[in-house]
Amino acid sequence: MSPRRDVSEERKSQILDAAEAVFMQKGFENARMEDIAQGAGLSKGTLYLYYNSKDELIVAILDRIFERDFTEMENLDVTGMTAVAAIWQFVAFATAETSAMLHLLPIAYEYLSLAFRNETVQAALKQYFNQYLDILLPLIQHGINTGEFRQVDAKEIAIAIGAIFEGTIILWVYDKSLVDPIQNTRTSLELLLEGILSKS
Amino acid sequence: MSPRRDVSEERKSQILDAAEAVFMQKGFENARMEDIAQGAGLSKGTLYLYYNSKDELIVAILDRIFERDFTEMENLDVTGMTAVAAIWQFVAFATAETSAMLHLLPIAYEYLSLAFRNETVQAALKQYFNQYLDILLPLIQHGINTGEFRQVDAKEIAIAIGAIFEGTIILWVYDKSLVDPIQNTRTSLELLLEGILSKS
Amino acid sequence: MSPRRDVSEERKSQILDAAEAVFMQKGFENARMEDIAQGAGLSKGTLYLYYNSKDELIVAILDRIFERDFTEMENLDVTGMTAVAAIWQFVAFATAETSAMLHLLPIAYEYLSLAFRNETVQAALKQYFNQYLDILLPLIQHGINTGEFRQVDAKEIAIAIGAIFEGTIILWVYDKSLVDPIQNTRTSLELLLEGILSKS
Amino acid sequence: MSPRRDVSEERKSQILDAAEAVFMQKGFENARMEDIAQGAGLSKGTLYLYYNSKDELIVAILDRIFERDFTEMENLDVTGMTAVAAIWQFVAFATAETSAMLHLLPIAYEYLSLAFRNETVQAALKQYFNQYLDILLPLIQHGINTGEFRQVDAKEIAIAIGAIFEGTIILWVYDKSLVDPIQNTRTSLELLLEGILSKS
DNA sequence: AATGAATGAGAGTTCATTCAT
DNA sequence: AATGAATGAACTCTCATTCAT
Repeated sequence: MSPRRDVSEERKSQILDAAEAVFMQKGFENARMEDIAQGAGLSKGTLYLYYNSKDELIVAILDRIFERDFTEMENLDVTGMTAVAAIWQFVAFATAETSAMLHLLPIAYEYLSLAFRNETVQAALKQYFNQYLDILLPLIQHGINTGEFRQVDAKEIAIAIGAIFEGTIILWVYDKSLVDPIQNTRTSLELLLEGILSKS
Repeated sequence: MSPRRDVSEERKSQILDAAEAVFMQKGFENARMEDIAQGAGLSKGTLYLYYNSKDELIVAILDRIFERDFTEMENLDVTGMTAVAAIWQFVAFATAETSAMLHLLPIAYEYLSLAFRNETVQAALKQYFNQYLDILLPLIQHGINTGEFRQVDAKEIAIAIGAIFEGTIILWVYDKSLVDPIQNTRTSLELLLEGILSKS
Repeated sequence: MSPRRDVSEERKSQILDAAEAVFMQKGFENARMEDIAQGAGLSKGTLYLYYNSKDELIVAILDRIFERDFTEMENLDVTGMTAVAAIWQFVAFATAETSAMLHLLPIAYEYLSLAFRNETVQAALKQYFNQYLDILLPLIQHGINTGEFRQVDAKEIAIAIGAIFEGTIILWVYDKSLVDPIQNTRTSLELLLEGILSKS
Repeated sequence: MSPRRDVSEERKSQILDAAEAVFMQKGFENARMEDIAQGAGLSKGTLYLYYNSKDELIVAILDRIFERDFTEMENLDVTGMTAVAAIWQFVAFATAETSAMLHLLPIAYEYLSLAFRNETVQAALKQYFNQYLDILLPLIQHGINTGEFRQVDAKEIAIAIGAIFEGTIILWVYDKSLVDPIQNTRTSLELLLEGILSKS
């Protein structure tokens, strides 16, 4: 009797994939468990073997999105670069990653909205942001220490950079014809970095 | 015989106020018409005398938010200022206004999410952004023309500024303890403007 | 001060006209008091000054339909005719009248359906039928007495004639392309009368 | 492991039975889905697993009524009879069947009313009538061909017979104390056939 | 006499969740 | 592990009726 392979993880990921797709198309509330089940090629009842409620599914999706981000971000190696180069390296990486996530935007904004009334979501977003800071802050601080940058507050710079990332995407949602998320993010960051560099 | 006073506008605003409050607390989908009616001190049936559906109510709220913005923005007078001063004037104004709107954020992000599947919302956001550009672009262009700013693309600057506004707020939602929307917006904009000024 | 003309009857008829039209188009249940009010050029509130409820309106319509029938039927003068001629005279009259009422059929069948659970309607239909018999029976009896007809039961003939009237219309509703209510009623009655005549 | 039995057909008929009963008692519009569910011993939600709307239920009832009629009518065997005997055979059959359906009259008249504004219903009635003609017409034509009947138009006779069937029932609804649907139908048909027979 | 704003009970319908198989 | 029939609470929307003006 061969040991039965544990299909649990496979099923869960099947379900999350389907849920993600349906959530994106219809939003959390209008997504029906039936749709998700169908998308996953499972029955409604089976869904509940893996996730106890729709809310749990919503949270699981959130977790998975941020888990993906984190893992990839941590592999960044910037040793031996100038601060500016390191930041651009980070930017390149974050840009690539954000591009890949662009299709999840409807979900992302719904989470932002949810954060105001759901502490789990709030905590997840907080952790995400801190992870971001943990990676970016040392790079900036390094630049300040070496005199590459003016005497600025590293956290303020990190926030400015983060704001440009997030804000440019919003403007793109406002008007997709006037904003190019990648191009405009790059330009804005260039101007910002210009303002930080030591004037030699 | 006094003619009956037209209560239509009064009722509508009563209803929108209540709807705004309930939407903020529960989100669009979880808001019940009953709650809104009660909040407005009216009966459910009366709601439908003024708005034909929940969707219509959602759109009406959106319209009212942006209408408020526009009217106030247009009263801005910057004649005779330097470009930097004018921009700061604009920033001060936009900051004040945004602060006043901060309580509407849960709604705002839900609209952003909705925009991906609702053309009415999409159009409203687009118009909003263009109104923003219409006000800010001339100020920037003026700075470029007078040599106050480097030879940059005015639209790119406007987008950078807009991104910092919107993005800083998102970061604040991510972690309210690490970000101060007003302060960080100001600092980021300072750095940005620093990068634009002509180096004399 | 001239005595104000009593507009009561005028209003009532205005309302019944409108109600009839709306009932025909939508059926009793789907007809909205609002529609009727609008059709009558009055306000919903005014409707209730003249009829206390929708049900009352439904009954009033029924009454008016049958009142019309009766008044006109009673003016029939058949003195000095043969029984067959008199019956044809009656048929001609009833046919004309039915033709004029054809547009009320949707209402009529709804009344038939209502009759099973509403005694007022039941009573009205009964009275209508008896009025019909009161007019037709003497004509038939006269034919029997004079030997023009075979020794048949007058009531049974009257019922047969009535059935042909009502039934032909139903068949016409079943298939308007196969049945011509006036023509087929006439033919059927001819065959029937043929079966009643004394064979000389 | 016994395969789950398909209860679909069972449920549907359960539901239609209950719906028929409720429709008869209250009419289509006043029948509440809740009542039907209860009558079927099911929950309201379960109803919607089998019928997507109240309208669908109304149409399904109509279909079932006529389906019953058709199946039974087609089994009629009249080979080797005289036309008159065959027609009486048909009449006996139709009478029996109509008697069994008498309790559905409130529904039937509501359908007649509905037919004026609903094409599905219209089509069903048309088909029903044509089925009736398909069965009766040959019997009559046979009688004409063999000289048993006068040279009449078979369709006109069929319509006369049908009218007597339908019309007698209406008169019975008008006044149940004066009309006996079975007896009066029979008598009227006798008179009619009398008028058709060849005079030898 | 006339209005029409307001009501609120009630209807159809949906869908997350359960559970016997 | 998997199913899908069944549930019923909850929701949006309708409309006959009322009543202050």
